[in-house]
Amino acid sequence: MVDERISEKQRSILEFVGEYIRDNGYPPSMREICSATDISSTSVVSYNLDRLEEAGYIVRDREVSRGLRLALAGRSRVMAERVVQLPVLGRIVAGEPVPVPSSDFALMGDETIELSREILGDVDELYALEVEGNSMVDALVNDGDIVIMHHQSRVENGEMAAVWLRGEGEVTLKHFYQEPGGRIRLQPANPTMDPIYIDDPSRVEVQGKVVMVIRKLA
Amino acid sequence: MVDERISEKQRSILEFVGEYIRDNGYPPSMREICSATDISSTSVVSYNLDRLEEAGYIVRDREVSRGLRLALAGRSRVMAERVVQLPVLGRIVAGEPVPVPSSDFALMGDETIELSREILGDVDELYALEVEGNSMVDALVNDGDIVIMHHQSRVENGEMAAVWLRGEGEVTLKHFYQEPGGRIRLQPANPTMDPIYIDDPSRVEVQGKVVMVIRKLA
DNA sequence: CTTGACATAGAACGGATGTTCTGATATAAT
DNA sequence: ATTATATCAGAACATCCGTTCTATGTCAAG
Repeated sequence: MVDERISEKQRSILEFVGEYIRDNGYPPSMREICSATDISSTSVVSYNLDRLEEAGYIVRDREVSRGLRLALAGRSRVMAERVVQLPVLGRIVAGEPVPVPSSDFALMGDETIELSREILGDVDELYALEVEGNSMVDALVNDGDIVIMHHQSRVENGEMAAVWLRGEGEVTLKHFYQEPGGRIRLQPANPTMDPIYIDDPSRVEVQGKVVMVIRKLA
Repeated sequence: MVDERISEKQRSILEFVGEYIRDNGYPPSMREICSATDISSTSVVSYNLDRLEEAGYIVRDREVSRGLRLALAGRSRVMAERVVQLPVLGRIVAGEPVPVPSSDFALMGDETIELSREILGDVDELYALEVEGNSMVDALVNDGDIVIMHHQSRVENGEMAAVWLRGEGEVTLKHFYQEPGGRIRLQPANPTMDPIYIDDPSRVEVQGKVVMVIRKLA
Protein backbone atom coordinates (compact mmCIF):
# COMPACT_ATOMS: atom_id res chain seq x y z
CA MET A 1 0.00 0.00 0.00
CA VAL A 2 2.25 2.77 1.18
CA ASP A 3 5.97 2.39 1.51
CA GLU A 4 6.83 3.95 4.83
CA ARG A 5 10.55 3.79 4.25
CA ILE A 6 11.68 7.14 3.00
CA SER A 7 15.09 8.67 3.29
CA GLU A 8 16.02 11.47 5.66
CA LYS A 9 16.18 13.87 2.76
CA GLN A 10 12.76 12.85 1.55
CA ARG A 11 11.35 13.25 5.03
CA SER A 12 12.69 16.77 5.31
CA ILE A 13 11.29 17.60 1.89
CA LEU A 14 7.90 16.28 2.93
CA GLU A 15 7.95 18.28 6.12
CA PHE A 16 8.95 21.44 4.34
CA VAL A 17 6.21 21.00 1.78
CA GLY A 18 3.67 20.57 4.55
CA GLU A 19 4.86 23.64 6.43
CA TYR A 20 5.04 25.69 3.27
CA ILE A 21 1.51 24.83 2.24
CA ARG A 22 0.25 25.54 5.73
CA ASP A 23 1.99 28.91 5.79
CA ASN A 24 1.39 30.10 2.25
CA GLY A 25 -1.69 28.31 1.05
CA TYR A 26 0.05 27.01 -2.04
CA PRO A 27 2.85 24.51 -2.62
CA PRO A 28 6.52 25.45 -2.95
CA SER A 29 8.43 25.38 -6.21
CA MET A 30 11.27 22.95 -6.67
CA ARG A 31 13.84 25.69 -6.31
CA GLU A 32 12.28 26.78 -3.05
CA ILE A 33 12.55 23.20 -1.86
CA CYS A 34 16.16 23.28 -2.97
CA SER A 35 17.19 26.17 -0.80
CA ALA A 36 15.08 25.08 2.14
CA THR A 37 16.52 21.61 2.32
CA ASP A 38 20.08 22.40 1.22
CA ILE A 39 19.77 20.55 -2.04
CA SER A 40 21.80 22.02 -4.81
CA SER A 41 19.86 20.92 -7.85
CA THR A 42 16.26 20.89 -8.92
CA SER A 43 16.81 17.53 -10.52
CA VAL A 44 17.51 16.04 -7.12
CA VAL A 45 14.31 17.51 -5.81
CA SER A 46 12.44 16.14 -8.80
CA TYR A 47 13.99 12.75 -8.20
CA ASN A 48 12.99 12.67 -4.55
CA LEU A 49 9.54 13.98 -5.26
CA ASP A 50 9.10 11.03 -7.58
CA ARG A 51 10.14 8.73 -4.76
CA LEU A 52 7.69 10.44 -2.42
CA GLU A 53 4.95 10.02 -4.97
CA GLU A 54 5.78 6.33 -5.39
CA ALA A 55 5.62 6.00 -1.64
CA GLY A 56 2.17 7.54 -1.70
CA TYR A 57 2.91 10.64 0.32
CA ILE A 58 2.32 13.23 -2.34
CA VAL A 59 0.59 13.62 -5.68
CA ARG A 60 2.38 15.39 -8.49
CA ASP A 61 0.83 17.23 -11.37
CA ARG A 62 3.70 17.28 -13.77
CA GLU A 63 4.37 20.16 -16.09
CA VAL A 64 2.45 22.38 -13.74
CA SER A 65 4.29 24.88 -11.63
CA ARG A 66 3.91 24.12 -7.94
CA GLY A 67 1.80 21.18 -9.03
CA LEU A 68 2.09 19.00 -6.01
CA ARG A 69 -0.10 18.30 -3.03
CA LEU A 70 0.07 16.04 -0.03
CA ALA A 71 -1.71 12.74 -0.43
CA LEU A 72 -3.69 11.25 2.40
CA ALA A 73 -0.68 9.48 3.81
CA GLY A 74 1.42 12.61 3.58
CA ARG A 75 -1.22 14.76 5.19
CA SER A 76 -1.70 12.47 8.13
CA ARG A 77 2.05 12.29 8.55
CA VAL A 78 2.74 15.97 8.40
CA MET A 79 -0.31 17.63 9.76
CA ALA A 80 -3.30 16.44 11.70
CA GLU A 81 -6.15 17.40 9.45
CA ARG A 82 -9.49 18.31 10.92
CA VAL A 83 -11.35 16.64 8.11
CA VAL A 84 -10.71 13.25 6.58
CA GLN A 85 -11.54 12.28 3.05
CA LEU A 86 -12.81 8.74 2.76
CA PRO A 87 -13.20 7.01 -0.59
CA VAL A 88 -16.64 5.71 -1.44
CA LEU A 89 -15.61 2.42 -2.94
CA GLY A 90 -18.98 1.28 -4.12
CA ARG A 91 -22.26 -0.11 -3.01
CA ILE A 92 -23.09 -2.87 -0.63
CA VAL A 93 -25.84 -5.03 -2.04
CA ALA A 94 -27.33 -8.18 -0.63
CA GLY A 95 -26.00 -11.15 -2.53
CA GLU A 96 -22.64 -9.68 -3.37
CA PRO A 97 -19.44 -9.54 -1.38
CA VAL A 98 -18.26 -6.23 -0.08
CA PRO A 99 -15.77 -4.47 -2.34
CA VAL A 100 -12.29 -4.81 -0.95
CA PRO A 101 -10.15 -1.71 -0.89
CA SER A 102 -7.46 -1.87 -3.51
CA SER A 103 -3.82 -1.55 -2.64
CA ASP A 104 -3.73 2.19 -2.83
CA PHE A 105 -6.62 4.28 -1.69
CA ALA A 106 -5.65 7.52 -3.29
CA LEU A 107 -5.85 6.38 -6.89
CA MET A 108 -9.38 5.14 -6.49
CA GLY A 109 -10.40 8.67 -5.61
CA ASP A 110 -13.58 8.72 -7.58
CA GLU A 111 -16.15 9.75 -5.07
CA THR A 112 -15.21 10.72 -1.56
CA ILE A 113 -16.95 11.57 1.66
CA GLU A 114 -15.62 14.09 4.10
CA LEU A 115 -15.79 13.56 7.84
CA SER A 116 -14.28 15.43 10.70
CA ARG A 117 -11.56 13.68 12.60
CA GLU A 118 -13.21 14.51 15.87
CA ILE A 119 -16.20 12.34 15.15
CA LEU A 120 -14.22 9.61 13.46
CA GLY A 121 -11.33 9.21 15.84
CA ASP A 122 -7.83 8.41 14.76
CA VAL A 123 -8.60 5.30 12.81
CA ASP A 124 -6.99 4.95 9.47
CA GLU A 125 -7.61 2.86 6.39
CA LEU A 126 -11.30 3.43 6.34
CA TYR A 127 -13.61 3.48 3.37
CA ALA A 128 -17.25 4.12 2.76
CA LEU A 129 -19.97 2.10 1.07
CA GLU A 130 -23.38 3.16 -0.06
CA VAL A 131 -26.14 0.77 0.88
CA GLU A 132 -28.43 -0.34 -1.89
CA GLY A 133 -31.73 -2.03 -1.26
CA ASN A 134 -33.67 -2.74 1.89
CA SER A 135 -31.99 -5.97 2.87
CA MET A 136 -30.16 -4.44 5.81
CA VAL A 137 -33.15 -3.18 7.75
CA ASP A 138 -32.46 -5.67 10.51
CA ALA A 139 -29.22 -3.75 11.01
CA LEU A 140 -31.15 -0.48 11.11
CA VAL A 141 -29.59 0.40 7.79
CA ASN A 142 -31.67 1.56 4.90
CA ASP A 143 -31.41 2.16 1.19
CA GLY A 144 -29.14 5.12 0.51
CA ASP A 145 -27.36 5.03 3.83
CA ILE A 146 -23.61 5.26 3.96
CA VAL A 147 -21.62 2.85 6.09
CA ILE A 148 -18.05 3.59 7.08
CA MET A 149 -16.08 0.36 7.06
CA HIS A 150 -12.75 -0.77 8.35
CA HIS A 151 -11.43 -3.65 6.29
CA GLN A 152 -10.52 -6.56 8.53
CA SER A 153 -11.22 -10.29 8.54
CA ARG A 154 -11.59 -10.71 12.27
CA VAL A 155 -13.72 -8.76 14.71
CA GLU A 156 -14.15 -8.80 18.45
CA ASN A 157 -17.26 -10.23 20.03
CA GLY A 158 -20.19 -7.88 19.81
CA GLU A 159 -18.84 -5.70 17.07
CA MET A 160 -20.94 -4.95 14.03
CA ALA A 161 -19.46 -6.58 10.97
CA ALA A 162 -20.20 -7.14 7.34
CA VAL A 163 -20.39 -10.92 7.13
CA TRP A 164 -20.56 -13.05 4.01
CA LEU A 165 -22.78 -16.09 4.44
CA ARG A 166 -21.49 -18.67 1.98
CA GLY A 167 -24.62 -20.78 2.12
CA GLU A 168 -26.98 -17.90 1.58
CA GLY A 169 -24.76 -16.14 -0.89
CA GLU A 170 -25.46 -12.92 0.93
CA VAL A 171 -23.79 -10.14 2.85
CA THR A 172 -25.43 -8.74 5.94
CA LEU A 173 -24.51 -6.38 8.70
CA LYS A 174 -24.77 -8.05 12.08
CA HIS A 175 -23.29 -8.03 15.53
CA PHE A 176 -20.79 -10.85 15.60
CA TYR A 177 -20.55 -13.23 18.56
CA GLN A 178 -18.22 -16.21 18.78
CA GLU A 179 -20.00 -18.39 21.28
CA PRO A 180 -18.49 -21.22 23.37
CA GLY A 181 -18.49 -24.42 21.41
CA GLY A 182 -17.54 -22.78 18.13
CA ARG A 183 -21.01 -21.65 17.33
CA ILE A 184 -21.40 -18.20 15.85
CA ARG A 185 -24.28 -15.91 16.70
CA LEU A 186 -25.23 -13.10 14.37
CA GLN A 187 -27.34 -10.60 16.25
CA PRO A 188 -29.36 -8.01 14.35
CA ALA A 189 -28.99 -4.47 15.56
CA ASN A 190 -32.74 -4.16 15.65
CA PRO A 191 -33.52 -5.46 19.15
CA THR A 192 -36.91 -6.71 18.09
CA MET A 193 -35.42 -9.26 15.73
CA ASP A 194 -34.06 -12.67 16.52
CA PRO A 195 -30.44 -13.72 16.10
CA ILE A 196 -29.08 -16.19 13.58
CA TYR A 197 -27.06 -19.12 14.80
CA ILE A 198 -24.43 -20.81 12.66
CA ASP A 199 -22.75 -23.99 13.80
CA ASP A 200 -20.13 -24.22 11.06
CA PRO A 201 -17.75 -21.27 11.40
CA SER A 202 -16.38 -21.80 7.90
CA ARG A 203 -19.72 -20.71 6.51
CA VAL A 204 -19.27 -17.15 7.68
CA GLU A 205 -16.58 -14.79 6.47
CA VAL A 206 -16.06 -11.41 8.07
CA GLN A 207 -15.38 -8.81 5.41
CA GLY A 208 -15.03 -5.74 7.54
CA LYS A 209 -16.08 -3.92 10.62
CA VAL A 210 -18.76 -1.26 10.57
CA VAL A 211 -17.45 1.87 12.22
CA MET A 212 -20.26 4.26 11.51
CA VAL A 213 -23.59 4.55 9.77
CA ILE A 214 -24.72 7.81 8.22
CA ARG A 215 -28.14 8.56 6.86
CA LYS A 216 -28.69 11.78 4.99
CA LEU A 217 -32.25 12.91 4.70
CA ALA A 218 -31.91 16.52 3.66
CA MET B 1 -13.03 45.90 7.13
CA VAL B 2 -13.96 44.18 3.93
CA ASP B 3 -15.61 45.71 0.92
CA GLU B 4 -18.34 43.28 -0.01
CA ARG B 5 -19.17 44.94 -3.29
CA ILE B 6 -17.47 42.97 -6.01
CA SER B 7 -18.46 42.63 -9.62
CA GLU B 8 -20.03 39.57 -11.17
CA LYS B 9 -16.79 38.74 -12.90
CA GLN B 10 -14.85 39.03 -9.70
CA ARG B 11 -17.33 36.79 -7.95
CA SER B 12 -16.97 34.09 -10.59
CA ILE B 13 -13.19 34.34 -10.37
CA LEU B 14 -13.37 33.96 -6.62
CA GLU B 15 -15.61 30.93 -6.90
CA PHE B 16 -13.41 29.28 -9.48
CA VAL B 17 -10.31 29.84 -7.37
CA GLY B 18 -12.04 28.25 -4.41
CA GLU B 19 -13.15 25.22 -6.39
CA TYR B 20 -9.78 24.83 -8.04
CA ILE B 21 -7.93 24.89 -4.76
CA ARG B 22 -10.36 22.41 -3.26
CA ASP B 23 -9.98 20.06 -6.22
CA ASN B 24 -6.25 20.34 -6.88
CA GLY B 25 -4.69 21.41 -3.64
CA TYR B 26 -2.95 24.37 -5.24
CA PRO B 27 -4.17 27.61 -6.76
CA PRO B 28 -4.87 28.10 -10.48
CA SER B 29 -2.66 30.12 -12.79
CA MET B 30 -3.97 33.31 -14.30
CA ARG B 31 -4.36 31.68 -17.69
CA GLU B 32 -6.39 28.88 -16.14
CA ILE B 33 -8.62 31.51 -14.59
CA CYS B 34 -8.86 33.09 -18.04
CA SER B 35 -10.27 30.05 -19.75
CA ALA B 36 -12.48 29.10 -16.85
CA THR B 37 -14.19 32.45 -16.62
CA ASP B 38 -14.20 33.40 -20.31
CA ILE B 39 -11.76 36.21 -19.86
CA SER B 40 -9.56 36.80 -22.83
CA SER B 41 -6.54 38.39 -21.24
CA THR B 42 -4.34 37.68 -18.29
CA SER B 43 -4.14 41.37 -17.63
CA VAL B 44 -7.83 41.43 -16.89
CA VAL B 45 -7.41 38.60 -14.46
CA SER B 46 -4.55 40.40 -12.82
CA TYR B 47 -6.63 43.53 -12.60
CA ASN B 48 -9.55 41.78 -10.99
CA LEU B 49 -7.32 39.84 -8.63
CA ASP B 50 -6.03 43.18 -7.44
CA ARG B 51 -9.60 44.30 -6.84
CA LEU B 52 -10.31 41.08 -4.95
CA GLU B 53 -7.24 41.62 -2.83
CA GLU B 54 -8.28 45.18 -2.07
CA ALA B 55 -11.67 43.84 -1.07
CA GLY B 56 -9.97 41.44 1.32
CA TYR B 57 -11.05 38.22 -0.30
CA ILE B 58 -7.68 36.93 -1.38
CA VAL B 59 -4.03 37.42 -0.68
CA ARG B 60 -1.61 37.69 -3.58
CA ASP B 61 2.05 36.83 -3.56
CA ARG B 62 3.18 38.72 -6.60
CA GLU B 63 5.86 37.45 -8.91
CA VAL B 64 5.14 33.95 -7.70
CA SER B 65 3.38 31.51 -9.97
CA ARG B 66 0.04 30.49 -8.57
CA GLY B 67 0.84 32.79 -5.67
CA LEU B 68 -2.61 33.48 -4.38
CA ARG B 69 -4.70 32.13 -1.58
CA LEU B 70 -8.12 32.81 -0.18
CA ALA B 71 -8.20 35.18 2.77
CA LEU B 72 -10.54 34.48 5.63
CA ALA B 73 -13.31 36.51 4.04
CA GLY B 74 -12.85 34.66 0.77
CA ARG B 75 -12.82 31.30 2.45
CA SER B 76 -16.01 31.92 4.35
CA ARG B 77 -17.63 33.25 1.19
CA VAL B 78 -16.62 30.46 -1.13
CA MET B 79 -16.29 27.34 0.89
CA ALA B 80 -17.39 28.56 4.30
CA GLU B 81 -15.62 26.56 6.92
CA ARG B 82 -14.90 22.95 6.30
CA VAL B 83 -16.14 21.80 9.66
CA VAL B 84 -19.23 22.84 11.53
CA GLN B 85 -19.75 22.55 15.24
CA LEU B 86 -23.26 21.48 16.20
CA PRO B 87 -24.52 21.62 19.76
CA VAL B 88 -25.82 18.41 21.27
CA LEU B 89 -28.84 19.83 23.02
CA GLY B 90 -29.92 16.72 24.82
CA ARG B 91 -31.54 13.38 24.47
CA ILE B 92 -34.61 12.38 22.60
CA VAL B 93 -36.64 9.97 24.66
CA ALA B 94 -39.99 8.47 23.92
CA GLY B 95 -42.60 10.20 26.04
CA GLU B 96 -40.95 13.57 26.17
CA PRO B 97 -41.01 16.46 23.71
CA VAL B 98 -37.87 17.27 21.80
CA PRO B 99 -35.74 19.94 23.41
CA VAL B 100 -36.23 23.22 21.61
CA PRO B 101 -33.13 25.17 20.71
CA SER B 102 -32.83 28.34 22.71
CA SER B 103 -32.43 31.64 20.97
CA ASP B 104 -28.69 31.42 20.89
CA PHE B 105 -27.10 28.14 20.10
CA ALA B 106 -23.61 28.96 21.11
CA LEU B 107 -24.21 29.52 24.77
CA MET B 108 -25.79 26.12 25.24
CA GLY B 109 -22.59 24.67 23.94
CA ASP B 110 -21.98 22.02 26.49
CA GLU B 111 -21.35 19.10 24.26
CA THR B 112 -20.83 19.54 20.53
CA ILE B 113 -20.45 17.35 17.51
CA GLU B 114 -18.22 18.24 14.59
CA LEU B 115 -19.28 17.58 11.01
CA SER B 116 -17.78 18.56 7.71
CA ARG B 117 -19.72 21.06 5.67
CA GLU B 118 -19.38 18.92 2.59
CA ILE B 119 -21.54 16.18 4.02
CA LEU B 120 -23.94 18.51 5.77
CA GLY B 121 -24.62 20.99 3.02
CA ASP B 122 -25.25 24.65 3.61
CA VAL B 123 -28.02 24.35 6.13
CA ASP B 124 -27.81 26.45 9.21
CA GLU B 125 -29.42 26.42 12.62
CA LEU B 126 -28.95 22.74 13.17
CA TYR B 127 -28.57 20.88 16.41
CA ALA B 128 -27.97 17.33 17.47
CA LEU B 129 -29.81 14.98 19.78
CA GLU B 130 -28.72 11.72 21.22
CA VAL B 131 -31.32 8.99 21.04
CA GLU B 132 -32.12 7.15 24.24
CA GLY B 133 -33.98 3.90 24.30
CA ASN B 134 -35.23 1.62 21.60
CA SER B 135 -38.49 3.33 20.81
CA MET B 136 -37.30 4.65 17.46
CA VAL B 137 -36.43 1.37 15.82
CA ASP B 138 -39.24 1.82 13.36
CA ALA B 139 -37.31 4.85 12.13
CA LEU B 140 -34.16 2.75 11.86
CA VAL B 141 -32.77 4.67 14.80
CA ASN B 142 -31.31 2.94 17.78
CA ASP B 143 -30.17 3.65 21.29
CA GLY B 144 -27.07 5.81 21.24
CA ASP B 145 -27.56 7.14 17.75
CA ILE B 146 -27.23 10.82 17.04
CA VAL B 147 -29.84 12.65 14.99
CA ILE B 148 -29.13 15.99 13.40
CA MET B 149 -32.24 18.12 13.56
CA HIS B 150 -33.41 21.31 11.98
CA HIS B 151 -35.93 23.06 14.20
CA GLN B 152 -39.08 23.83 12.27
CA SER B 153 -42.79 23.38 12.87
CA ARG B 154 -43.77 22.51 9.33
CA VAL B 155 -42.26 19.99 6.97
CA GLU B 156 -42.83 19.05 3.37
CA ASN B 157 -44.60 15.85 2.47
CA GLY B 158 -42.34 12.86 2.78
CA GLU B 159 -39.74 14.44 4.98
CA MET B 160 -38.63 12.71 8.13
CA ALA B 161 -39.77 14.66 11.15
CA ALA B 162 -39.86 14.44 14.89
CA VAL B 163 -43.57 14.50 15.65
CA TRP B 164 -45.21 14.85 19.02
CA LEU B 165 -48.37 12.79 19.37
CA ARG B 166 -50.51 14.53 21.96
CA GLY B 167 -52.75 11.60 22.59
CA GLU B 168 -49.96 9.11 23.02
CA GLY B 169 -47.73 11.52 24.92
CA GLU B 170 -44.88 10.41 22.75
CA VAL B 171 -42.33 11.64 20.24
CA THR B 172 -41.44 9.55 17.23
CA LEU B 173 -39.44 9.96 14.06
CA LYS B 174 -41.58 9.35 11.02
CA HIS B 175 -41.99 10.36 7.42
CA PHE B 176 -44.70 12.98 7.40
CA TYR B 177 -47.46 12.96 4.78
CA GLN B 178 -50.35 15.40 4.66
CA GLU B 179 -52.97 13.43 2.75
CA PRO B 180 -55.97 14.80 0.91
CA GLY B 181 -58.86 15.26 3.29
CA GLY B 182 -56.74 16.54 6.11
CA ARG B 183 -55.65 13.14 7.25
CA ILE B 184 -52.03 12.75 8.27
CA ARG B 185 -50.00 9.65 7.53
CA LEU B 186 -46.92 8.86 9.56
CA GLN B 187 -44.79 6.38 7.66
CA PRO B 188 -42.01 4.50 9.45
CA ALA B 189 -38.68 4.51 7.72
CA ASN B 190 -38.49 0.79 8.08
CA PRO B 191 -40.28 -0.39 4.93
CA THR B 192 -41.52 -3.55 6.61
CA MET B 193 -43.64 -1.63 9.07
CA ASP B 194 -47.11 -0.19 8.63
CA PRO B 195 -47.95 3.51 8.67
CA ILE B 196 -49.97 5.32 11.31
CA TYR B 197 -53.00 7.35 10.24
CA ILE B 198 -54.24 10.31 12.21
CA ASP B 199 -57.51 11.98 11.30
CA ASP B 200 -57.27 14.97 13.63
CA PRO B 201 -54.31 17.14 12.53
CA SER B 202 -54.29 19.00 15.86
CA ARG B 203 -53.13 15.83 17.55
CA VAL B 204 -49.73 15.90 15.85
CA GLU B 205 -47.15 18.59 16.31
CA VAL B 206 -44.03 18.71 14.19
CA GLN B 207 -41.06 19.57 16.37
CA GLY B 208 -38.29 19.44 13.80
CA LYS B 209 -36.97 17.89 10.68
CA VAL B 210 -34.43 15.10 10.73
CA VAL B 211 -31.51 16.00 8.50
CA MET B 212 -29.14 13.18 9.30
CA VAL B 213 -28.72 10.12 11.44
CA ILE B 214 -25.31 9.04 12.68
CA ARG B 215 -24.50 5.80 14.41
CA LYS B 216 -21.06 5.35 15.87
CA LEU B 217 -20.03 1.78 16.49
CA ALA B 218 -16.28 2.03 16.93
C1' DC C 1 38.01 -4.79 -9.27
C1' DT C 2 33.83 -4.53 -11.82
C1' DT C 3 29.09 -3.98 -12.18
C1' DG C 4 24.76 -2.06 -11.42
C1' DA C 5 21.34 0.34 -8.74
C1' DC C 6 20.69 4.48 -6.33
C1' DA C 7 21.52 9.25 -5.31
C1' DT C 8 23.47 13.76 -6.46
C1' DA C 9 25.32 18.07 -9.22
C1' DG C 10 25.13 21.15 -12.74
C1' DA C 11 23.63 23.14 -16.79
C1' DA C 12 20.68 23.90 -20.63
C1' DC C 13 16.05 23.99 -22.77
C1' DG C 14 11.37 24.97 -23.62
C1' DG C 15 7.17 26.01 -21.89
C1' DA C 16 4.42 28.25 -18.36
C1' DT C 17 3.54 32.38 -15.74
C1' DG C 18 2.99 37.08 -13.87
C1' DT C 19 3.87 41.79 -15.32
C1' DT C 20 3.54 45.72 -18.05
C1' DC C 21 2.41 48.74 -21.75
C1' DT C 22 -0.71 50.46 -25.25
C1' DG C 23 -5.13 51.06 -26.77
C1' DA C 24 -10.13 50.52 -26.62
C1' DT C 25 -14.85 50.60 -24.50
C1' DA C 26 -18.36 51.99 -21.26
C1' DT C 27 -20.46 54.83 -17.89
C1' DA C 28 -21.25 58.74 -15.15
C1' DA C 29 -20.26 63.38 -13.73
C1' DT C 30 -19.15 68.09 -15.20
C1' DA D 1 -18.70 67.36 -25.65
C1' DT D 2 -15.24 66.55 -22.21
C1' DT D 3 -13.13 64.46 -18.47
C1' DA D 4 -12.37 60.92 -15.17
C1' DT D 5 -12.79 56.39 -13.60
C1' DA D 6 -13.31 51.62 -14.10
C1' DT D 7 -12.83 47.68 -16.99
C1' DC D 8 -11.23 44.98 -20.81
C1' DA D 9 -8.22 43.15 -24.93
C1' DG D 10 -3.97 41.99 -26.89
C1' DA D 11 0.73 41.48 -27.25
C1' DA D 12 5.51 41.68 -25.73
C1' DC D 13 8.75 40.48 -22.20
C1' DA D 14 11.52 38.91 -18.51
C1' DT D 15 11.39 35.55 -15.34
C1' DC D 16 9.99 31.39 -13.06
C1' DC D 17 9.61 26.56 -13.29
C1' DG D 18 9.68 21.61 -14.34
C1' DT D 19 12.18 18.56 -17.38
C1' DT D 20 16.01 16.35 -19.25
C1' DC D 21 20.65 15.09 -20.22
C1' DT D 22 25.28 14.26 -18.79
C1' DA D 23 28.70 13.55 -15.38
C1' DT D 24 29.93 12.25 -10.70
C1' DG D 25 29.78 9.82 -6.36
C1' DT D 26 28.32 5.94 -3.17
C1' DC D 27 27.77 1.45 -1.81
C1' DA D 28 26.72 -3.28 -1.78
C1' DA D 29 26.79 -7.65 -4.71
C1' DG D 30 29.34 -10.68 -7.61
